Amino acid sequence: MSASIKDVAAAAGVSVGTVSNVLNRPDRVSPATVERVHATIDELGFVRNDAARQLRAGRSRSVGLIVLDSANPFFAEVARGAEERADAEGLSVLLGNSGPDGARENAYLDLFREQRVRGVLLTPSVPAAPGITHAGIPLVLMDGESADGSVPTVAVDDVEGGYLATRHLLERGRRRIAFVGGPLAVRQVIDRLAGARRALADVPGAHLEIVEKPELTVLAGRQVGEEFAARKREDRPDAVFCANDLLAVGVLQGAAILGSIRVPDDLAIIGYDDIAFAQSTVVPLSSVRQPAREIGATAIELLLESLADPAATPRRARFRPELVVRASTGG
Amino acid sequence: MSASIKDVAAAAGVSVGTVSNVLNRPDRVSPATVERVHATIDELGFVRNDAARQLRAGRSRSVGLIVLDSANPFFAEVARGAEERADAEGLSVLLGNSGPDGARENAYLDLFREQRVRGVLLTPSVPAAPGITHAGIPLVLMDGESADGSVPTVAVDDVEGGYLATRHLLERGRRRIAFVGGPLAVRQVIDRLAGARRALADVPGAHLEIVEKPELTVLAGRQVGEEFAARKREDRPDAVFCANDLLAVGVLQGAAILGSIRVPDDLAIIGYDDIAFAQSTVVPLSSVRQPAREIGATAIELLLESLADPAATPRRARFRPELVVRASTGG
DNA sequence: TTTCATTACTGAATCGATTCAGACGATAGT
DNA sequence: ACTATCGTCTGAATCGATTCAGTAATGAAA
Repeated sequence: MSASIKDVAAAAGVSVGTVSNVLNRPDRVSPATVERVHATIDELGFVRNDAARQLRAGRSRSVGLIVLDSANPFFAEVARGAEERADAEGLSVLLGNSGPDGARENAYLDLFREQRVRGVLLTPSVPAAPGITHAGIPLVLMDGESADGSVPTVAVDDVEGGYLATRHLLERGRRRIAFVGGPLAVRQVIDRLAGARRALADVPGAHLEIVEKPELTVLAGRQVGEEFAARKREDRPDAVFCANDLLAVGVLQGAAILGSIRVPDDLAIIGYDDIAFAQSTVVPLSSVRQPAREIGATAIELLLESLADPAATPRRARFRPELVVRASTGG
Repeated sequence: MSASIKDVAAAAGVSVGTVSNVLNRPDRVSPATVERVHATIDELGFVRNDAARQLRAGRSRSVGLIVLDSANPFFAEVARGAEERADAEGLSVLLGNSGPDGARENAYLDLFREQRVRGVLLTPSVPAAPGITHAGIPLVLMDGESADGSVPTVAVDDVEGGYLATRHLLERGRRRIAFVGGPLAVRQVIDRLAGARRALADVPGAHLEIVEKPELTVLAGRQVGEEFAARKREDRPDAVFCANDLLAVGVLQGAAILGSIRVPDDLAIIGYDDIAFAQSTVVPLSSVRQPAREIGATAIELLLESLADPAATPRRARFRPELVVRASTGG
């Protein structure tokens, strides 16, 4: 098929070793030879075979990144941050979606292992089993506070985020709170709900309704919003905390646009992640901000550190979620 | 490092060939041996080295996808569609961002060539030089109508899309139209602008202002919106056509939310792509819809066809852009 | 008993780039 | 004139999985 280094060597009248040196350590080759080899490379349209390099090198030049849903702008930002940082190191990032319930997480881990990636940045979908997580490949978790100390972790405390969001709703005088979230087996959802519960516990007379959806998407949110709108007024919650902004945008669509419920008057809505679109929704959306880009970049950073010194105690980088109040909660 | 097939063979007391057969054609191996080999595989934690497989096979099991910006939900959907279709074929998709001006397009093409991907799905950022596009790797373009017939193409006519959007604004009685777009060297932007110009040509007395921004992002749009708001009333356009929805969302933020210009009364806004968020913005956004998921899936389809029969005449799949009218243009 | 299939397995060649010990001249030093 | 040193280049070994020609053993057919 395409030309190999052997073809180049033959055509240029040198040995394969010399061609390789031209490619990798041109200083060890005379300028004349360098030029001649480069000329024949262009002529033959030779392109290095990465598989062969990698086989010889024993490792690849890439890292894996597994997120729940790359169509979520939050994770797109995380990926962006990781790519930029990795690119600076000459590494490329392979992206995988573990899916709404994390079903494909192991499939991607296997794939990445076969690719001999340097490491994997993982948004664990189910609470990580302590210790097992190593799984023969350097891992960095982008997790809540749940992980033990055996793995480098970029932690954003989802429990606190859930607490902040819900306390905010309660402070606004709301008492019939609904939590809308994806599969209740997903760690992020569990933690954010736990935070909500903690906030509720402080306020007597407050009530929490849990609406579980199989996916954290705009569409799923819209269904919830419409369902709220279809209820009798006295059966509706007066505030919704959504496990992410996609859901919140959907609830807004279903409740306010299609169902003509007044937001925030009759229904306050708060989301999570503070994606770029949150501030330009029908009613600008309150949310809980996480520094997406920085999370991605930091995860690469931790991976590099842990590769450089695998024996060192795994570092844990912490970011605090931050409440962003906008009109959807009466800000 | 990690166990190789040779280690497994030694530990299981068989030859490497047999281990390979257990992995790839278990029917040629006696059940007892299959079981024994699998046992030692588990025991040693053996994982196939993809680089070696690929070197031997001469090709990889992946395809490349180069888009302008994977943080744009439109391209995220395209990628999703491609992944789903590729996954069904046992292929994985490597994603690359060519960046706002397509600067990294060639870097990713080189990378993908080195990886020996089966082919590349490309959203060309600059008008494709006819013929040159093959570049030693099977390509599928996700392009406008510009490409010649030498390459399989998933075409959505951006000129028509631009025409539809602008004609709609004109039909609503607007005459001072602004076009907000990214680098004027990017094909999509060029075509959508060309469509706008064509619509303008039909209407005497209509005027077009071109606002060029270096990026098609929400932030860039917001700057434009604020700039409009800062102008004297009579210097403002009465309608904006944005080259994508991110820009439109930004203009909406800058003009309506921050600048308190009334939309659509004083300023009609229409975007492009019809991303999921378009219908839940402050003022629901008119847009031009493209079937993102289907575009991605079809691109994979065309690639598979062209790989199966490279000699066949390259197919061109066509999708028509579709006007979606919402409140931002007075729908 | 001999012959022919069939089944189960072996082991070497192969893919293409990298690396390293060593060959070969040419120049400098003594 | 002889040895050292340096710059330049060669060629074989290597990475790990796959594949294929071929061996060995077993049973069936003649």
